[in-house]
Amino acid sequence: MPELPEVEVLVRHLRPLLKGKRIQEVQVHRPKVVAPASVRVFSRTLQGAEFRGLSRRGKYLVFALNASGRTRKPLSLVGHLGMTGRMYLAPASAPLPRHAPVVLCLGGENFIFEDTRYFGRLTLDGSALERLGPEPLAAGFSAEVLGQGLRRSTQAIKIKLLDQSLVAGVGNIYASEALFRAGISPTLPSRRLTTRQVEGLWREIRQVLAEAIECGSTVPLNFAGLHGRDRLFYYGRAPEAEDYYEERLRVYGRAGQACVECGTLIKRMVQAARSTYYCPRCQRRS
DNA sequence: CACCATGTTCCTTG
DNA sequence: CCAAGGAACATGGT
Repeated sequence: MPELPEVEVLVRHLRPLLKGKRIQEVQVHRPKVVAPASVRVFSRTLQGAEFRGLSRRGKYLVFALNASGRTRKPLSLVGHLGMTGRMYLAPASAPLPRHAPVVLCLGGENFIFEDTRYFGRLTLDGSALERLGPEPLAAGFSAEVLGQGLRRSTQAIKIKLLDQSLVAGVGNIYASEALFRAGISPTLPSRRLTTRQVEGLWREIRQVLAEAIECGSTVPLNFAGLHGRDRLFYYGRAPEAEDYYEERLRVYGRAGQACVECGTLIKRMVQAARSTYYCPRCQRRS
């Protein structure tokens, strides 16, 4: 359930809760999720380790720990939520959810990695981080850097935005949202964007991500996903909505509804086997 | 049964 | 070597 903003909000939530806690027991219920380490190596490495910090890189969570033992050697634990992952603390007495690939027992409470589809990862292998492009909200990500990344690609811009080596953290939802806000057709070949379009896209990528983080930091969230409800991500209006939550997404999932800008019906198309939503009038090619 | 789903990686083809 | 397309991974909702 994560694109960059959701991971960022989760990281901010978990960081103070984990700091200083010690892993007393490691439970791996899905060995594949901790690969390439074996269950034995993974468990032995984390056993007795203490949480020191937590940061985010793209859609990845990076847990900093000190190993147990004399050296207190620093080690990194890298998490990815896949499509349906969540991470949260629960009382040790609470029953485990049906799909919990990894549980770290911290004494009175459990750190639970729940993931219905098991696409997520919690691993000692940080190699995936090396392939990531710039952080979109960091100073190193400029319109020029974005333009450089797009210049030689013939790939449709929407597909290119999902390439984590171009810019880290944009996923299927915010790719559609950023292109809509920038008024750019999702099918435009990346190298065909004008300088103005690149600048606009750069601005809107940052804007849409920053707004989502802001929204997620403001609204009350349910990280443990109580009642089977997904209230954590994309912060759409709550099902039992007080209209406290404004609908934030402007095109994603709105096929057949009126464009918020011009009233034209929003369309859905498929690119690289994923849905793209767009306004055919606001996002013309030409 | 059909189709859809917030992601990444691997394999094949050109 | 690269780009592009598709399948695989696995489960659940509608």
